[in-house]
Amino acid sequence: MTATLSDVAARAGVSISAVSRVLANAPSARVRPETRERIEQAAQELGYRPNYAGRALKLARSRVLALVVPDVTNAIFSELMRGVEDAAIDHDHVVLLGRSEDMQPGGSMITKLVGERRVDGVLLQLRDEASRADAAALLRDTEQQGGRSAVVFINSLQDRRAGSVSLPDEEAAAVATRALIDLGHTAIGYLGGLPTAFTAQDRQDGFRRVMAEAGAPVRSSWMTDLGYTADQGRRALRRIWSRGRRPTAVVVANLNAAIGVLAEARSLGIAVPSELSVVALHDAWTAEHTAPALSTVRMPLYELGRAAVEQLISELDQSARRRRRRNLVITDPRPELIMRDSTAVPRGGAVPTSDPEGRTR
Amino acid sequence: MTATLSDVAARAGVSISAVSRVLANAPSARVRPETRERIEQAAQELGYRPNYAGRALKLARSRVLALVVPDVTNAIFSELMRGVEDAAIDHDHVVLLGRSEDMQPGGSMITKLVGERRVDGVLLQLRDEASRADAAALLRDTEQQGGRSAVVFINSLQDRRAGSVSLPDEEAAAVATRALIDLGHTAIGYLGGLPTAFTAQDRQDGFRRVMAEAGAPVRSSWMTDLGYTADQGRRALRRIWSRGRRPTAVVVANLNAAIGVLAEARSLGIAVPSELSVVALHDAWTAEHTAPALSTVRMPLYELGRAAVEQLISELDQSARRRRRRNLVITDPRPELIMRDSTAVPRGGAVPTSDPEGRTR
DNA sequence: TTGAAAGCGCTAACAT
DNA sequence: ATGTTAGCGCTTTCAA
Repeated sequence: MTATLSDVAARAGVSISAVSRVLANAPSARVRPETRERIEQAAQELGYRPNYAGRALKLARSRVLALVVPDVTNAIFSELMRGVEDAAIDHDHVVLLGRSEDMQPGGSMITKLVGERRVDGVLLQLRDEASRADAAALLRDTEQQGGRSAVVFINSLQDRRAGSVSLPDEEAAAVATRALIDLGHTAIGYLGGLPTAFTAQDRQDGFRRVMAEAGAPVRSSWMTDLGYTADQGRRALRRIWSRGRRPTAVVVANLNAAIGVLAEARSLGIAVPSELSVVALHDAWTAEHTAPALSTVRMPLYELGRAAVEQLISELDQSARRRRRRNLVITDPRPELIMRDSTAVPRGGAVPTSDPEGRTR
Repeated sequence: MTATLSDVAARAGVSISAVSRVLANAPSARVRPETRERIEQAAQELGYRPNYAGRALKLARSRVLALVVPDVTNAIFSELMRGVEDAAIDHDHVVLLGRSEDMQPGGSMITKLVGERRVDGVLLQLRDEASRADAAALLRDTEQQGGRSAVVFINSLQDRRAGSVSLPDEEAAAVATRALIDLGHTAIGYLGGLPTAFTAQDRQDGFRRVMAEAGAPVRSSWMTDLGYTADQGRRALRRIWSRGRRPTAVVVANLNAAIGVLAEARSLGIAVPSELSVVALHDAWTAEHTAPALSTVRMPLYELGRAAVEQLISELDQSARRRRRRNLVITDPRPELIMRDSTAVPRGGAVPTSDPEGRTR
């Protein structure tokens, strides 16, 4: 049987409040060293472990966070989750994983979790198909909890009613595009996310900015907004390949979509990279084993996860009134270009346009 | 603010125990329909939600399960997790996700979770590198909790001190091997899991059985046991390719390893499937986008997840003494062959050896 | 420096 | 058919 505070108290010959104070290591615990000793000894011998149900009931804090993402098994999230878990552990919290699909109309799983006080707050990455209205509804629901809970959006909404953490999407897309430009490409396509995706606009902006800076034309027939999945990537490539002039390179706004692009290129008989270079946003182990291995831009997902937790817990620690809801963009470390084998100089030959010192590094 | 039982009671003009009984829908709740009506109405109006900390404290049951797997973002686990979540929800439980790496020596995360009663039980898939000793230590730790918690092993240990659920590994490997045989291959290699992996032996047995049945020779120079990751798959192919005679096909005991095999085949200049056919165990979306698309054997992961939860909760519902710890193998649905483009008749031409009615379907 | 006691929200045994 | 009450394990005021 698990020992309780009163077991420890009995064994140490003190009151349970003394034990509680000592073990909580409260600064207010002015205890005789000797007593502290006895208590710690007893706790040790009994293998005392605090019971979190008791604690949660008393403190009205479960020390559980929910992490809700569109697709748990997306390799891209690996780092995110590690960041979240590590930060949660640092703060003696624990994390519950959910799928955003379960966030359906009406009795959303999240509302339930929060309403039953099973979790103190939620880290939420909305599905790309989610509407602002969904988000608003959720926000309203959780606000009803008397501000005792909070939600932090990950890579989704930026809104003053909630905290958020996001990736430097604009910059990452810029880095990818710049890499292609530096190789000598100017005929570059862009395969982006769904128009409803929260990251879609920024990434496209980054692409456009660098193209403009380089004086390269942006052709709308080389731009798609079909989505971040492999199948959507396939469709996107098929589409731009079917319309007249063709680009010598594409930046694909998502790694999984790029995996689809590579697969489709193969069935279309397009040689990568000699005929078409491809760079993807996001990196994961899968990128090393595609054919050819994908050049990518690595994003600070681990740090994003950590930051999300810090933000959430800090909100939770503030009273609902004076809560500081920050909208953070994680820029440390910066997006990093990882050159593999899916990129090369364009067929005509390299025409280095910009700085030879290589700011692509 | 969240309403409590006594808020509801006050509003309905009854005692809190009446409310508790009605809302718990206890069979013993012999209540006047009229009272029930009033109570339900009040609960409705107040938006009452049970507080799980209170419930957990009283019942000594958190209704939280931990799911601990080696790698959360492995696409293979997608279905497993869906199964686990769905079943958990059916039983009004919630699931916490952990990584087996955190199960390190000494203060394993699992022991902590269980000791603090944050979870009632754990679904555990051991890492392939985990030793029987690790498992035993963990078992001992959780048993100390006075048998109030339980662990169910997933695809790992089979032991009478704990329940377990497993995949039909032998059969799946047999199905994969049979597919190759039916195509006319007899020179077949086998790229397996680490010798310490709990599934390694069964899968290899399945391979050997079908080879024996077909009268095909098993050559040890075509067998490896390097592991289930992509990199390990690459190494495995390199190894068997470097030793004299070469097989015309391989069964790879894991999808991710097979992704590595394909990548390595490419850099070795081996044509798949014309020169080498490959079939992998396990299926996931990634298999559709490899080059060429991978032929696989799909396993009942969703059902495995569900079964694991059912087993765990059923153990939890029994008193520690008379607990039935079952070791289940999930065979419904059976392993299913999914033919894609990584398999073909061997170069020499097809020599259909066995039943033309096609038992590979 | 230490202890007594109240109370967080809930369930269930017992009383009415 | 419904109400009263004790108590799950914990933290924290208040008193000594």
